[in-house]
Amino acid sequence: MNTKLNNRPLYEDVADRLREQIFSKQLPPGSWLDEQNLADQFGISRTPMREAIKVLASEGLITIKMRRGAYVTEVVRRDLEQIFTILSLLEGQAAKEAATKATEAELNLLDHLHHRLETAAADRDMEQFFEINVKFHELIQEIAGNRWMNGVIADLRKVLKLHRRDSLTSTGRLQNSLVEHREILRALLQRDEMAAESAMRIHLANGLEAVR
Amino acid sequence: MNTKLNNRPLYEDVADRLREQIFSKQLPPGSWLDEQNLADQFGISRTPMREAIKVLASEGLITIKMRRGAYVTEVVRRDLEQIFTILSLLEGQAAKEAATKATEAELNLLDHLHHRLETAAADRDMEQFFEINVKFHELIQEIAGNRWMNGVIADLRKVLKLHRRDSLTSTGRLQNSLVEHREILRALLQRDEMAAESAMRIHLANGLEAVR
DNA sequence: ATTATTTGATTTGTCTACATAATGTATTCA
DNA sequence: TGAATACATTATGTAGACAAATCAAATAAT
Repeated sequence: MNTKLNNRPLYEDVADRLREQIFSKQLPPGSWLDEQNLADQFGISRTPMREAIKVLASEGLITIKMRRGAYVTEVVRRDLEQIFTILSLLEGQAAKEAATKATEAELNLLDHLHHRLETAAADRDMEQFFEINVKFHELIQEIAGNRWMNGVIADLRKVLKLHRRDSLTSTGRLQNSLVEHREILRALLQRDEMAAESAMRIHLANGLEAVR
Repeated sequence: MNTKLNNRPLYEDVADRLREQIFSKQLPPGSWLDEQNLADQFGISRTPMREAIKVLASEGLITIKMRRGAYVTEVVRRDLEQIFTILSLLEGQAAKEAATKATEAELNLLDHLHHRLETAAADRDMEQFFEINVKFHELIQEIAGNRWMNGVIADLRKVLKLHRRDSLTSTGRLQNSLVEHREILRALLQRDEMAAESAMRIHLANGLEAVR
Protein backbone atom coordinates (compact mmCIF):
# COMPACT_ATOMS: atom_id res chain seq x y z
CA MET A 1 0.00 0.00 0.00
CA ASN A 2 2.57 2.53 1.04
CA THR A 3 5.92 2.72 -0.68
CA LYS A 4 7.20 4.11 2.54
CA LEU A 5 10.88 4.74 2.83
CA ASN A 6 10.89 5.09 6.52
CA ASN A 7 13.84 6.83 7.91
CA ARG A 8 11.41 9.52 8.86
CA PRO A 9 8.18 9.51 10.77
CA LEU A 10 5.12 9.42 8.60
CA TYR A 11 3.81 12.72 9.83
CA GLU A 12 6.86 14.51 8.50
CA ASP A 13 6.31 13.16 5.03
CA VAL A 14 2.68 14.11 5.33
CA ALA A 15 3.68 17.58 6.53
CA ASP A 16 5.88 17.99 3.45
CA ARG A 17 3.10 16.94 1.13
CA LEU A 18 0.61 19.18 2.86
CA ARG A 19 3.04 22.08 2.59
CA GLU A 20 3.34 21.50 -1.13
CA GLN A 21 -0.42 21.50 -1.55
CA ILE A 22 -0.55 24.77 0.33
CA PHE A 23 2.27 26.42 -1.61
CA SER A 24 0.75 25.28 -4.91
CA LYS A 25 -2.51 26.93 -3.83
CA GLN A 26 -4.29 23.61 -4.15
CA LEU A 27 -5.23 24.47 -0.59
CA PRO A 28 -5.62 28.23 -0.85
CA PRO A 29 -5.19 30.64 2.08
CA GLY A 30 -8.26 30.67 4.28
CA SER A 31 -9.42 27.25 3.23
CA TRP A 32 -10.45 24.65 5.76
CA LEU A 33 -8.47 21.45 6.20
CA ASP A 34 -10.76 18.44 6.46
CA GLU A 35 -8.74 15.99 8.52
CA GLN A 36 -10.65 12.90 7.48
CA ASN A 37 -10.76 13.86 3.84
CA LEU A 38 -7.03 14.63 3.69
CA ALA A 39 -6.18 11.50 5.61
CA ASP A 40 -8.17 9.38 3.16
CA GLN A 41 -6.56 11.20 0.27
CA PHE A 42 -3.09 10.39 1.63
CA GLY A 43 -4.08 6.85 2.53
CA ILE A 44 -3.39 7.26 6.23
CA SER A 45 -5.38 7.67 9.41
CA ARG A 46 -6.28 10.89 11.14
CA THR A 47 -3.57 10.59 13.80
CA PRO A 48 -0.48 11.31 11.67
CA MET A 49 -2.54 13.84 9.72
CA ARG A 50 -3.28 15.71 12.91
CA GLU A 51 0.40 15.60 13.86
CA ALA A 52 1.35 16.98 10.46
CA ILE A 53 -1.21 19.74 10.85
CA LYS A 54 0.35 20.66 14.18
CA VAL A 55 3.78 20.86 12.58
CA LEU A 56 2.53 23.29 9.95
CA ALA A 57 0.69 25.23 12.62
CA SER A 58 3.93 25.70 14.55
CA GLU A 59 5.51 27.00 11.35
CA GLY A 60 2.70 29.50 11.01
CA LEU A 61 1.33 28.08 7.78
CA ILE A 62 -1.86 26.91 9.41
CA THR A 63 -4.07 28.35 12.11
CA ILE A 64 -5.92 25.98 14.40
CA LYS A 65 -9.19 27.05 15.95
CA MET A 66 -10.50 25.20 18.96
CA ARG A 67 -13.13 22.65 17.93
CA ARG A 68 -13.35 24.32 14.57
CA GLY A 69 -10.47 22.77 12.74
CA ALA A 70 -7.45 24.05 10.90
CA TYR A 71 -7.29 26.76 8.25
CA VAL A 72 -4.53 27.84 5.89
CA THR A 73 -3.09 31.08 7.22
CA GLU A 74 -3.96 34.20 5.28
CA VAL A 75 -0.93 36.42 4.92
CA VAL A 76 -1.78 40.08 4.61
CA ARG A 77 0.48 43.03 3.88
CA ARG A 78 0.97 43.71 7.53
CA ASP A 79 2.40 40.21 7.95
CA LEU A 80 4.72 40.71 5.01
CA GLU A 81 6.07 43.91 6.46
CA GLN A 82 6.60 42.37 9.86
CA ILE A 83 8.27 39.27 8.51
CA PHE A 84 10.56 41.20 6.21
CA THR A 85 11.60 43.36 9.13
CA ILE A 86 12.77 40.26 10.94
CA LEU A 87 14.40 38.66 7.92
CA SER A 88 16.25 41.85 7.20
CA LEU A 89 17.74 41.91 10.69
CA LEU A 90 18.58 38.23 10.85
CA GLU A 91 19.88 37.68 7.36
CA GLY A 92 21.80 40.92 7.67
CA GLN A 93 23.46 39.52 10.78
CA ALA A 94 24.13 36.25 8.97
CA ALA A 95 25.87 38.09 6.15
CA LYS A 96 27.87 40.09 8.65
CA GLU A 97 29.10 36.99 10.44
CA ALA A 98 29.72 35.14 7.22
CA ALA A 99 32.05 37.91 6.11
CA THR A 100 34.52 37.01 8.82
CA LYS A 101 33.78 33.35 9.39
CA ALA A 102 33.81 32.07 5.83
CA THR A 103 36.72 29.93 4.72
CA GLU A 104 38.29 30.57 1.35
CA ALA A 105 36.62 27.43 0.07
CA GLU A 106 33.24 28.70 1.18
CA LEU A 107 33.82 32.04 -0.48
CA ASN A 108 34.64 30.20 -3.66
CA LEU A 109 31.41 28.28 -3.37
CA LEU A 110 29.49 31.50 -2.98
CA ASP A 111 31.25 32.96 -5.96
CA HIS A 112 30.43 29.90 -7.99
CA LEU A 113 26.78 30.01 -6.95
CA HIS A 114 26.58 33.63 -7.93
CA HIS A 115 27.98 32.92 -11.37
CA ARG A 116 25.32 30.30 -11.89
CA LEU A 117 22.78 32.87 -10.78
CA GLU A 118 24.03 35.30 -13.42
CA THR A 119 23.80 32.59 -16.03
CA ALA A 120 20.28 31.62 -15.04
CA ALA A 121 19.27 35.27 -15.17
CA ALA A 122 20.81 35.70 -18.62
CA ASP A 123 18.96 32.60 -19.79
CA ARG A 124 15.72 33.88 -18.30
CA ASP A 125 15.51 30.52 -16.56
CA MET A 126 13.35 31.59 -13.65
CA GLU A 127 13.12 28.20 -12.04
CA GLN A 128 16.89 27.88 -11.88
CA PHE A 129 17.19 31.46 -10.75
CA PHE A 130 14.88 30.98 -7.78
CA GLU A 131 16.50 27.74 -6.80
CA ILE A 132 20.05 29.11 -6.87
CA ASN A 133 18.92 32.28 -5.16
CA VAL A 134 17.63 30.24 -2.24
CA LYS A 135 20.87 28.26 -2.11
CA PHE A 136 22.91 31.44 -2.05
CA HIS A 137 21.03 32.77 0.93
CA GLU A 138 21.11 29.42 2.69
CA LEU A 139 24.83 29.02 2.19
CA ILE A 140 25.46 32.39 3.82
CA GLN A 141 23.32 31.33 6.75
CA GLU A 142 25.12 28.03 6.98
CA ILE A 143 28.46 29.80 7.08
CA ALA A 144 27.23 32.10 9.83
CA GLY A 145 26.34 28.90 11.64
CA ASN A 146 23.64 30.14 13.98
CA ARG A 147 21.37 27.12 14.26
CA TRP A 148 18.53 28.95 15.98
CA MET A 149 18.64 31.85 13.59
CA ASN A 150 18.54 29.56 10.60
CA GLY A 151 15.49 27.84 12.01
CA VAL A 152 13.66 31.12 12.45
CA ILE A 153 14.57 32.27 8.97
CA ALA A 154 13.45 29.00 7.43
CA ASP A 155 10.07 29.18 9.12
CA LEU A 156 9.46 32.78 8.13
CA ARG A 157 10.47 32.13 4.54
CA LYS A 158 7.86 29.39 4.39
CA VAL A 159 5.19 31.79 5.56
CA LEU A 160 6.22 34.26 2.87
CA LYS A 161 5.57 31.60 0.26
CA LEU A 162 1.90 31.69 1.22
CA HIS A 163 1.60 35.08 -0.36
CA ARG A 164 0.59 35.14 -4.00
CA ARG A 165 3.36 37.38 -5.24
CA ASP A 166 6.20 36.40 -3.00
CA SER A 167 9.27 38.54 -3.43
CA LEU A 168 11.43 35.81 -4.91
CA THR A 169 8.82 35.14 -7.55
CA SER A 170 8.48 38.71 -8.60
CA THR A 171 9.96 38.59 -12.09
CA GLY A 172 10.27 42.31 -12.56
CA ARG A 173 12.76 42.37 -9.75
CA LEU A 174 15.15 39.94 -11.36
CA GLN A 175 17.66 42.48 -12.59
CA ASN A 176 17.63 44.54 -9.43
CA SER A 177 17.92 41.44 -7.34
CA LEU A 178 20.96 40.43 -9.33
CA VAL A 179 22.65 43.76 -8.75
CA GLU A 180 22.00 43.49 -5.03
CA HIS A 181 23.43 40.01 -4.94
CA ARG A 182 26.56 41.24 -6.62
CA GLU A 183 27.01 43.80 -3.91
CA ILE A 184 26.50 41.21 -1.18
CA LEU A 185 29.04 38.91 -2.78
CA ARG A 186 31.53 41.70 -3.26
CA ALA A 187 31.33 42.65 0.41
CA LEU A 188 31.73 39.04 1.50
CA LEU A 189 34.73 38.45 -0.74
CA GLN A 190 36.33 41.56 0.71
CA ARG A 191 35.35 40.32 4.17
CA ASP A 192 33.70 43.65 4.81
CA GLU A 193 31.29 42.92 7.67
CA MET A 194 29.43 46.18 7.64
CA ALA A 195 29.03 46.32 3.88
CA ALA A 196 27.78 42.74 3.81
CA GLU A 197 25.21 43.40 6.50
CA SER A 198 24.10 46.59 4.87
CA ALA A 199 23.86 45.05 1.41
CA MET A 200 21.78 42.16 2.68
CA ARG A 201 19.42 44.48 4.52
CA ILE A 202 18.94 46.58 1.44
CA HIS A 203 18.33 43.46 -0.60
CA LEU A 204 15.53 42.35 1.71
CA ALA A 205 14.06 45.82 2.08
CA ASN A 206 13.75 45.95 -1.70
CA GLY A 207 12.22 42.50 -1.62
CA LEU A 208 9.45 43.86 0.53
CA GLU A 209 8.91 46.82 -1.76
CA ALA A 210 8.50 44.43 -4.66
CA VAL A 211 5.61 42.53 -3.15
CA ARG A 212 3.46 45.41 -2.13
CA MET B 1 -14.16 11.70 35.41
CA ASN B 2 -12.55 14.89 34.23
CA THR B 3 -13.45 18.07 36.04
CA LYS B 4 -12.73 19.87 32.86
CA LEU B 5 -14.44 23.11 32.11
CA ASN B 6 -11.92 23.30 29.37
CA ASN B 7 -12.34 25.89 26.73
CA ARG B 8 -8.92 24.82 25.57
CA PRO B 9 -7.80 21.60 23.98
CA LEU B 10 -6.36 19.18 26.49
CA TYR B 11 -2.97 19.03 24.85
CA GLU B 12 -2.42 22.72 25.47
CA ASP B 13 -3.00 22.36 29.17
CA VAL B 14 -0.72 19.35 29.16
CA ALA B 15 1.90 21.33 27.23
CA ASP B 16 1.78 24.03 29.90
CA ARG B 17 2.18 21.53 32.69
CA LEU B 18 5.00 19.76 30.91
CA ARG B 19 6.74 23.08 30.37
CA GLU B 20 6.54 23.81 34.06
CA GLN B 21 8.04 20.44 34.93
CA ILE B 22 10.87 21.16 32.54
CA PHE B 23 11.53 24.68 33.80
CA SER B 24 11.45 23.46 37.39
CA LYS B 25 14.09 20.90 36.49
CA GLN B 26 11.76 18.13 37.58
CA LEU B 27 12.51 16.96 34.06
CA PRO B 28 16.14 18.00 33.71
CA PRO B 29 17.85 18.72 30.36
CA GLY B 30 18.80 15.57 28.57
CA SER B 31 16.23 13.44 30.35
CA TRP B 32 13.94 11.13 28.44
CA LEU B 33 10.21 11.70 28.35
CA ASP B 34 8.31 8.47 28.93
CA GLU B 35 5.03 9.06 27.11
CA GLN B 36 3.08 6.37 28.88
CA ASN B 37 4.41 7.27 32.28
CA LEU B 38 3.70 10.98 31.85
CA ALA B 39 0.25 10.29 30.42
CA ASP B 40 -0.60 8.13 33.44
CA GLN B 41 0.79 10.77 35.75
CA PHE B 42 -1.46 13.39 34.16
CA GLY B 43 -4.41 11.03 34.04
CA ILE B 44 -4.78 11.19 30.28
CA SER B 45 -4.03 8.98 27.30
CA ARG B 46 -0.96 9.04 25.13
CA THR B 47 -2.59 10.92 22.28
CA PRO B 48 -2.83 14.38 23.86
CA MET B 49 0.51 13.75 25.56
CA ARG B 50 2.15 13.17 22.21
CA GLU B 51 0.53 16.30 20.83
CA ALA B 52 1.80 18.30 23.80
CA ILE B 53 5.28 16.91 23.24
CA LYS B 54 5.11 18.07 19.62
CA VAL B 55 4.18 21.55 20.75
CA LEU B 56 7.20 21.76 23.04
CA ALA B 57 9.37 20.31 20.31
CA SER B 58 8.35 23.11 17.97
CA GLU B 59 9.31 25.57 20.68
CA GLY B 60 12.73 23.98 20.91
CA LEU B 61 12.32 22.77 24.48
CA ILE B 62 12.25 19.15 23.46
CA THR B 63 14.13 17.19 20.83
CA ILE B 64 12.39 14.25 19.20
CA LYS B 65 14.47 11.40 17.87
CA MET B 66 12.90 9.02 15.40
CA ARG B 67 11.69 5.87 17.12
CA ARG B 68 13.73 6.83 20.15
CA GLY B 69 11.42 9.19 21.92
CA ALA B 70 11.62 12.75 23.15
CA TYR B 71 14.35 14.35 25.26
CA VAL B 72 14.56 17.65 27.06
CA THR B 73 16.83 19.89 25.02
CA GLU B 74 20.28 20.51 26.46
CA VAL B 75 21.25 24.13 26.06
CA VAL B 76 24.98 24.66 25.84
CA ARG B 77 26.95 27.89 25.75
CA ARG B 78 26.96 27.92 22.00
CA ASP B 79 23.16 27.95 22.04
CA LEU B 80 23.10 30.77 24.56
CA GLU B 81 25.35 32.88 22.40
CA GLN B 82 23.33 32.22 19.30
CA ILE B 83 20.02 32.90 20.97
CA PHE B 84 21.20 36.10 22.61
CA THR B 85 22.45 37.30 19.26
CA ILE B 86 18.95 36.96 17.89
CA LEU B 87 17.23 38.43 20.93
CA SER B 88 19.56 41.39 20.86
CA LEU B 89 18.64 42.16 17.27
CA LEU B 90 14.92 41.62 17.65
CA GLU B 91 14.33 43.23 21.02
CA GLY B 92 16.57 46.08 19.90
CA GLN B 93 14.29 46.57 16.93
CA ALA B 94 11.25 46.35 19.19
CA ALA B 95 12.62 49.08 21.42
CA LYS B 96 13.42 51.19 18.40
CA GLU B 97 9.90 50.92 17.04
CA ALA B 98 8.34 51.39 20.44
CA ALA B 99 10.15 54.70 20.78
CA THR B 100 8.10 56.19 17.99
CA LYS B 101 4.92 54.12 18.15
CA ALA B 102 4.16 54.31 21.86
CA THR B 103 1.22 56.41 22.97
CA GLU B 104 1.63 58.67 25.99
CA ALA B 105 -0.47 56.25 27.98
CA GLU B 106 1.82 53.38 27.08
CA LEU B 107 4.88 55.38 28.04
CA ASN B 108 3.26 56.05 31.38
CA LEU B 109 2.65 52.35 31.80
CA LEU B 110 6.30 51.64 31.07
CA ASP B 111 7.35 54.29 33.53
CA HIS B 112 5.07 52.82 36.15
CA LEU B 113 6.41 49.33 35.54
CA HIS B 114 9.94 50.59 35.90
CA HIS B 115 9.16 52.23 39.22
CA ARG B 116 7.81 48.95 40.48
CA LEU B 117 11.00 47.33 39.25
CA GLU B 118 13.08 49.77 41.26
CA THR B 119 10.99 49.06 44.31
CA ALA B 120 11.31 45.32 43.92
CA ALA B 121 15.06 45.70 43.55
CA ALA B 122 15.28 47.87 46.65
CA ASP B 123 13.28 45.27 48.56
CA ARG B 124 15.47 42.49 47.24
CA ASP B 125 12.25 40.82 46.16
CA MET B 126 13.70 38.70 43.39
CA GLU B 127 10.48 37.01 42.42
CA GLN B 128 8.75 40.34 41.87
CA PHE B 129 11.80 41.68 40.11
CA PHE B 130 11.87 38.89 37.56
CA GLU B 131 8.16 39.07 36.98
CA ILE B 132 8.10 42.82 36.40
CA ASN B 133 11.24 42.60 34.31
CA VAL B 134 9.48 40.19 31.96
CA LYS B 135 6.44 42.45 31.80
CA PHE B 136 8.61 45.45 30.95
CA HIS B 137 10.16 43.65 28.01
CA GLU B 138 6.84 42.24 26.87
CA LEU B 139 5.15 45.61 26.98
CA ILE B 140 7.81 47.09 24.73
CA GLN B 141 7.29 44.25 22.31
CA GLU B 142 3.54 44.72 22.44
CA ILE B 143 3.93 48.39 21.65
CA ALA B 144 6.18 47.59 18.71
CA GLY B 145 3.35 45.34 17.60
CA ASN B 146 5.21 42.88 15.39
CA ARG B 147 3.25 39.68 15.92
CA TRP B 148 5.78 37.40 14.24
CA MET B 149 8.70 38.94 16.05
CA ASN B 150 6.98 38.57 19.39
CA GLY B 151 6.37 34.93 18.68
CA VAL B 152 10.02 34.31 17.89
CA ILE B 153 11.17 36.16 20.99
CA ALA B 154 8.73 34.27 23.20
CA ASP B 155 9.96 30.92 21.93
CA LEU B 156 13.62 31.79 22.33
CA ARG B 157 13.07 33.12 25.85
CA LYS B 158 11.55 29.80 26.77
CA VAL B 159 14.60 27.98 25.53
CA LEU B 160 16.82 30.27 27.60
CA LYS B 161 14.93 29.19 30.68
CA LEU B 162 16.26 25.67 30.17
CA HIS B 163 19.70 26.87 31.18
CA ARG B 164 20.54 26.60 34.84
CA ARG B 165 21.72 30.15 35.32
CA ASP B 166 19.49 32.02 32.97
CA SER B 167 20.36 35.66 32.66
CA LEU B 168 17.23 36.94 34.33
CA THR B 169 17.93 34.79 37.35
CA SER B 170 21.47 35.89 37.79
CA THR B 171 21.25 37.79 41.06
CA GLY B 172 24.60 39.49 40.81
CA ARG B 173 23.38 41.30 37.77
CA LEU B 174 20.43 42.90 39.48
CA GLN B 175 21.98 46.34 39.95
CA ASN B 176 23.50 46.48 36.49
CA SER B 177 20.28 45.28 34.96
CA LEU B 178 18.46 48.07 36.73
CA VAL B 179 20.82 50.70 35.39
CA GLU B 180 20.38 49.36 31.87
CA HIS B 181 16.62 49.43 32.22
CA ARG B 182 16.79 53.04 33.30
CA GLU B 183 18.65 53.88 30.14
CA ILE B 184 16.12 52.03 27.98
CA LEU B 185 13.26 53.81 29.65
CA ARG B 186 14.95 57.19 29.35
CA ALA B 187 15.46 56.69 25.62
CA LEU B 188 11.87 55.61 25.14
CA LEU B 189 10.47 58.55 27.07
CA GLN B 190 12.54 60.86 24.92
CA ARG B 191 11.37 58.92 21.88
CA ASP B 192 14.97 58.46 20.86
CA GLU B 193 14.85 55.49 18.47
CA MET B 194 18.56 54.94 18.14
CA ALA B 195 19.26 55.27 21.84
CA ALA B 196 16.45 52.86 22.68
CA GLU B 197 17.71 50.27 20.23
CA SER B 198 21.26 50.66 21.41
CA ALA B 199 20.34 50.49 25.09
CA MET B 200 18.32 47.35 24.57
CA ARG B 201 21.12 45.69 22.66
CA ILE B 202 23.59 46.52 25.36
CA HIS B 203 21.19 45.20 27.97
CA LEU B 204 20.95 41.84 26.23
CA ALA B 205 24.64 41.65 25.43
CA ASN B 206 25.32 42.06 29.13
CA GLY B 207 22.71 39.43 29.84
CA LEU B 208 24.75 37.00 27.83
CA GLU B 209 27.94 37.94 29.62
CA ALA B 210 26.24 37.22 32.91
CA VAL B 211 25.38 33.62 32.10
CA ARG B 212 28.73 32.50 30.86
C1' DA C 1 36.90 -14.86 27.20
C1' DT C 2 35.18 -12.12 23.72
C1' DT C 3 32.25 -11.34 19.99
C1' DA C 4 27.95 -12.40 17.29
C1' DT C 5 23.32 -13.68 17.14
C1' DT C 6 18.89 -14.39 18.55
C1' DT C 7 15.12 -13.71 21.45
C1' DG C 8 12.32 -11.06 24.53
C1' DA C 9 10.70 -6.84 26.53
C1' DT C 10 9.77 -2.17 26.07
C1' DT C 11 8.43 1.81 23.54
C1' DT C 12 7.17 4.41 19.70
C1' DG C 13 4.16 4.93 15.52
C1' DT C 14 -0.32 4.17 13.69
C1' DC C 15 -5.11 2.84 13.47
C1' DT C 16 -9.92 2.46 14.88
C1' DA C 17 -13.57 3.60 17.73
C1' DC C 18 -15.98 6.47 20.94
C1' DA C 19 -17.28 10.91 23.32
C1' DT C 20 -18.13 15.67 23.04
C1' DA C 21 -18.88 20.02 21.22
C1' DA C 22 -20.49 22.99 17.48
C1' DT C 23 -23.30 23.92 13.44
C1' DG C 24 -27.39 23.68 10.83
C1' DT C 25 -32.24 22.17 10.36
C1' DA C 26 -36.76 21.35 11.51
C1' DT C 27 -40.62 21.73 14.35
C1' DT C 28 -43.44 24.07 17.50
C1' DC C 29 -45.38 27.95 19.68
C1' DA C 30 -46.40 32.79 20.01
C1' DT D 1 -44.83 34.53 9.74
C1' DG D 2 -40.98 34.80 12.76
C1' DA D 3 -38.33 33.32 16.61
C1' DA D 4 -36.81 30.04 19.85
C1' DT D 5 -35.88 25.52 21.25
C1' DA D 6 -34.94 20.84 20.45
C1' DC D 7 -32.86 17.53 17.47
C1' DA D 8 -29.78 15.59 14.11
C1' DT D 9 -25.54 15.80 11.72
C1' DT D 10 -20.77 16.43 11.37
C1' DA D 11 -16.11 17.09 12.83
C1' DT D 12 -12.92 17.47 16.45
C1' DG D 13 -10.83 15.70 20.81
C1' DT D 14 -9.56 11.65 23.35
C1' DA D 15 -8.89 6.89 24.46
C1' DG D 16 -7.22 2.37 23.94
C1' DA D 17 -5.43 -1.37 21.11
C1' DC D 18 -2.35 -3.17 17.65
C1' DA D 19 2.00 -3.36 14.93
C1' DA D 20 6.72 -2.42 14.11
C1' DA D 21 11.17 -1.14 15.58
C1' DT D 22 14.70 -0.49 19.01
C1' DC D 23 17.38 -1.91 23.03
C1' DA D 24 19.03 -5.24 26.31
C1' DA D 25 20.06 -9.62 27.85
C1' DA D 26 21.04 -14.27 27.31
C1' DT D 27 22.85 -17.85 24.57
C1' DA D 28 25.89 -19.69 21.07
C1' DA D 29 30.08 -19.78 18.46
C1' DT D 30 34.85 -18.86 17.59
